[in-house]
Amino acid sequence: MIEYRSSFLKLFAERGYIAQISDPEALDKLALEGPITAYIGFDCTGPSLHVGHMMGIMMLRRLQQSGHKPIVLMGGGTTKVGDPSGKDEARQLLTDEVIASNMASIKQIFTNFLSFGDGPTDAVMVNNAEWLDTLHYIPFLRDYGRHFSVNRMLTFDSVKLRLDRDQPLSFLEFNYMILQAYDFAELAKTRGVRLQMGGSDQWGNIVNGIDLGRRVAGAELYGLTCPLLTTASGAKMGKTAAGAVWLNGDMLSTWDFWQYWRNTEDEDVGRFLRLFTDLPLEECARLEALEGADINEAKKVLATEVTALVHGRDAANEAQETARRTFEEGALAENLPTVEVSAPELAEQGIGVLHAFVTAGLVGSNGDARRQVKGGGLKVNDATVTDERAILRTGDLTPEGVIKLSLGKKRHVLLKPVG
RNA sequence: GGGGGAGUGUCCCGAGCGGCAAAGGGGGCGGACUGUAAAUCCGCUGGCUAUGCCUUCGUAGGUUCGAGUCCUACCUCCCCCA
Repeated sequence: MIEYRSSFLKLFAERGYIAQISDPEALDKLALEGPITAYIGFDCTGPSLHVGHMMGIMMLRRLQQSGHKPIVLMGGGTTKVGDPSGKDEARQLLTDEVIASNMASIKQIFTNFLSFGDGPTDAVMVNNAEWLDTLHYIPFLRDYGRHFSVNRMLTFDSVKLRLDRDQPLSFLEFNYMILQAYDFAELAKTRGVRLQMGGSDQWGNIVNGIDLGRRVAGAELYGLTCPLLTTASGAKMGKTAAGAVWLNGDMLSTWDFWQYWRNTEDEDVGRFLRLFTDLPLEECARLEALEGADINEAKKVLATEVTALVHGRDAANEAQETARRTFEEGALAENLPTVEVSAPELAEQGIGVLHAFVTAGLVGSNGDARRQVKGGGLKVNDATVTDERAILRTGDLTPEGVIKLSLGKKRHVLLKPVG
């Protein structure tokens, strides 16, 4: 391992963000000379970023922390094309409206991680639709297309994967890497960007950009990728029963987000603390070293620190306190996710248990609920449901005026009568 | 342009003599064991106003008491020949 001299690369190396660097010595030297402007691109394929994107976001944060300038590149243009990397099949084309609305909803997240502004190390957000939408095909082919060798493009993993598997790769998607390379060259020219970062699956795309930048702009550009994030048991990060672990609060509650991190596997705790929190390395090491049940303390710290970054310190503390009351005291915590039900309905005809669990969103259908009852997975006010025809009535309200529904040991929702 | 093959339970992969709500995996969920972990074991994994009804096997028709299974056309993809 190389001994880095710049605080930037030192920090990245210590915390585990480095998988590959295009020219480590030169980049290290450049970082010592003054603020580097670096960027990461984010596609707008969904209405929120999820845990899988946090590596990228954190890299930009660390970059800024070590005195450099981060650029968040929104892929308003490239999302229209679709990145074939790591996908078996072509993604369905998204309409301009969907992309625009996704982008609007994604943007807010970054303000929690980066400080934006006009200063030399302030973060900036740009949208590649600005220059991609207005490209003229023939001039583009002549100026940039000539720098790309199809022979070489065919050797890139994103392309090879499809070809090897006899999966179709449309010409549209084939262009993605060219556009991403063009982004880099464009940003180098107009904004003095020197470095593109990304996940290790982006290495090929980044290298293309470096080459292109040298040819069309004569710029010496660099690339840095982070390891692909998986859990110790090999699962991809960010998937749970309910779907992706979204960063937007309206897509996933603070409580559920906190719970996601609280349930981290033992082997991942240290790594995640270094990657996803601002805690000093010594503290990360101390927490990581805890053994047996004690490591649960480390998981709580991890959960609260990450939640604080994404949702704010207050919300994180609240989630931790709610968890403490729910799991450690077995008490009813008022800040669990709450679903409102009609008070008159509850008082008069009552609400069937199955329906109640569906309403609470804990199960997908009555049939699903029925199965869970059979497996002993549903609880009302901590009592296992045994009769699927049971009716919830006003009498089932706890002194706090709610009914606590649980799926398994970990997922809880409060029903609150209103009206 | 000619010839051959494929598309299965809306998470994925994948069996499927004309009686099929459809084998088996993986993943996921629940239970047991634990520490709200991992590993392991067990159960579940179309919908409903439910001893029945409805919707599912690329799309649309047809044959049949009955079709994922047979026929026709179409769509998409792969392979071989030109």
